[in-house]
Amino acid sequence: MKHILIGGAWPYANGSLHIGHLAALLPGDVLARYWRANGNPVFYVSGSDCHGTPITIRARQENRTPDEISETYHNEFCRVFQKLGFSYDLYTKTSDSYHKEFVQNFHSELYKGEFVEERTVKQAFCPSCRKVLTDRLIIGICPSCGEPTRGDQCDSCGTVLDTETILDARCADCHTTLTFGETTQLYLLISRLEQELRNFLSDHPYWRKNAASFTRRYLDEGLHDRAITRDLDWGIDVPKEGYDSKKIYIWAENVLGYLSASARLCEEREIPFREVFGENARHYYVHGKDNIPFHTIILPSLLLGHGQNLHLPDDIISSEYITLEGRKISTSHNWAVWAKDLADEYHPDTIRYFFLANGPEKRDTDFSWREFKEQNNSELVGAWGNFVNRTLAFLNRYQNGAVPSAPIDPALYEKTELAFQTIGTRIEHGYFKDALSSAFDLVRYGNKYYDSNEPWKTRTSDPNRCCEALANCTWLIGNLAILLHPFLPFSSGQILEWLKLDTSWNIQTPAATHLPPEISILFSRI
RNA sequence: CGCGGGGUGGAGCAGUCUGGAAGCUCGUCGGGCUCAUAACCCGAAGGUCGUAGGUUCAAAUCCUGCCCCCGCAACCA
Repeated sequence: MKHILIGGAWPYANGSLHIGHLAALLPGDVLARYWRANGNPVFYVSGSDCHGTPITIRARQENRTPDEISETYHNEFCRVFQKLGFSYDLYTKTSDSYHKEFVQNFHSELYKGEFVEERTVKQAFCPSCRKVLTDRLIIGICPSCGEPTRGDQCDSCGTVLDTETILDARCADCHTTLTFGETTQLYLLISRLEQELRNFLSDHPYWRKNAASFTRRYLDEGLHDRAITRDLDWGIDVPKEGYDSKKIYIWAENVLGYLSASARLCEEREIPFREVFGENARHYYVHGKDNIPFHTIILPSLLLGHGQNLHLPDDIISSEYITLEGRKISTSHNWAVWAKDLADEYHPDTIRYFFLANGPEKRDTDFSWREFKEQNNSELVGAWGNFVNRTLAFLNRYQNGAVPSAPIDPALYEKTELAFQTIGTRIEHGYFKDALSSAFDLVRYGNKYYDSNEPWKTRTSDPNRCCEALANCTWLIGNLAILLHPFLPFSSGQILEWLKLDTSWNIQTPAATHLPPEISILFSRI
């Protein structure tokens, strides 16, 4: 039985979650629930990303500490995830001491190998702001085309720039002319891993197109060695002499959260770490497309550089973006729908349904309130909720809530059996939209079955046939609840409870003999 | 020649990799049912798949040209 690691991207604790985060992260929860239902040991881990420059800047502006800022958002994230039913086995944070210690041990090992070296490089400094500037915070003149530009890549001609070569370098904030000093940092020699990374890419032909093509582009444009330490005072200490004033670069530690969180779970579960990060495991990473290089280049480089055959990523569930009413989401322009507002206002399954049925799997997808409401009302209320309600309410009203049992129609049985297979396969391979739509095909089939058997007529004319039809519908509802549980855990959980079924991924027969007298409606119109 | 994504009935999307009778949900129109949250079921109308060429027995799908839309400072999945 394979150990399944599902790594949800670590949201940056510098702002609230919005619908884009939800769309990118929800597939992770579907995977986790699905694999648990199959009996596999699941490690669904994530956490808040608490370090890095933006948080310190914000802290200074608001006269708070970075710790206060990140704690605030961390707590908000936890609430939202819980409300929406994210079933993390561990949701932690990078400022957690277990993570810090793990990262330092990992880095110590990493530094012993041949893929990290110390380099002294020029560093830009703004005498007015009294701070070190990264390339993006520099403006100047492009040496290649002579146009004004920022320091990382020329806005006009696209040339990738070096901090030292840019002409008339100034601070982007205050336009003061910069001075240059020297600094020593540790570099991860990614370029030395090119062949291994190329093999890694070609070993995974089933990745989503965006993951494969992004990664290939990075490889083809030439891999750049990257500094994994920074001159900062907020972050994880570098476990090396002479680096007292520096911290580990955020992207060289947050992705290690997948390991640190797994390690902690392993301690709790009393199993060796190797079970998760050795051969016999399958690793999913779930995030948005901007995170692709960090999961297909940086994380593998860290794992490879560390040695000891740590398990590399298998599946990259990299979402495209959500647009909002046709426009790009922008938190700074307040053009976003916040996850916490949605979660406060709507049924969690309504939210989950929308973003899973309309997930941006292959291209950007629009969120509009009109569609959001319409889908809730037609799919969840009209099709699925109604099928459940018309069946169970019928039983309660006319059969005293007795759950009927009868042989299952062979055609229906076969369809259901097939649904377990196809939906399972689709989830495993990251085709969540297809999976969900197969489930809803079966829901519609249920409504047709109900209609064509007309139990409201046979109730008096042919009670046996009536009972048989309702038994079939109830049976189907139970099995649909199992199939839908990874997607819609709240409503499915309710049904499973009523019918006394569990979540395990196979055809089951309701064990309940009687329904509870109060069958509540699963979804409301909005 | 900067890079990337997209253009499929009124709306939102799938299908394009691996050519082979245009599919799904919603909406519209007509009918049925009355168990059900004005929910459900059946039927119909509606598309020369951005455009012009090419390859092929066969193209939404492969090739070429062109047109249009959306991203690419920062926040940010």
